[in-house]
Amino acid sequence: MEKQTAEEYLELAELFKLFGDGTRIRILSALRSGEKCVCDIADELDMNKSAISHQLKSLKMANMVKSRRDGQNIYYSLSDAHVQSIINIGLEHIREGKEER
Amino acid sequence: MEKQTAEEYLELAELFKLFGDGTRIRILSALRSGEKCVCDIADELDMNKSAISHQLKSLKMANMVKSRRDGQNIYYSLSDAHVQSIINIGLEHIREGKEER
DNA sequence: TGAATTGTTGAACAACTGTTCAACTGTTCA
DNA sequence: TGAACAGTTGAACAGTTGTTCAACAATTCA
Repeated sequence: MEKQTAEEYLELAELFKLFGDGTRIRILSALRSGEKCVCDIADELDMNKSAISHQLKSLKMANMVKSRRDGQNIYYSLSDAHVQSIINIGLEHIREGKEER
Repeated sequence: MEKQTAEEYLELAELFKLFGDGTRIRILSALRSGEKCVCDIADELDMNKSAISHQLKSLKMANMVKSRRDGQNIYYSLSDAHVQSIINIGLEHIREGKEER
């Protein structure tokens, strides 16, 4: 385990902050089954496009999703496997927590 | 990959929210080298005991840390390996992001 | 006992954050 | 061209959150 700098801790917190919101984590989970346009995600989460777009912007700035335009639609997808890994371990933690009770 | 419920997403978000704060992630990182009392952590992070105690309470409620009293001191430690795993993968994500630039 | 130390608690304040709304850009197609 | 659709943006508002402060509880030890 390497030594972490104070700067790296702050970056870590910024990364996890993005996972720590119900809307954003549902967006990320929706994208686990493949790329989707803003419209699709908005329908799936029953929210307006503006709210989704704002959150996608945050996720994109953190390199958590990527996008490509195809005509009128802009398709978003997960940008790397770490996003899936973090979600999976989080789920493990929650499920083990329940077993212990 | 199992199907997740809406309830489980909210729990996930609550879990990650705790990682998404500079103070809390520094506390968790401080505990990676072994158990420490509130006083030690407060010194290490240069913050007062009250602020640390408030955050430790949140972390404990989420089963992320556990505690034991020894005389006047209450020693906190990480409660399971998932906490370490999540931090490690987060660091990987950040470091790979930098390589790509 | 009582002073000193460690830690917890709840209220209050300031700072931050997510959603909404309205206005806007970009693309398609008739 | 211009109407229709998809998406983005910035301002504003309400709700949430982290820290501080003062008061309190628990333990030790002289």
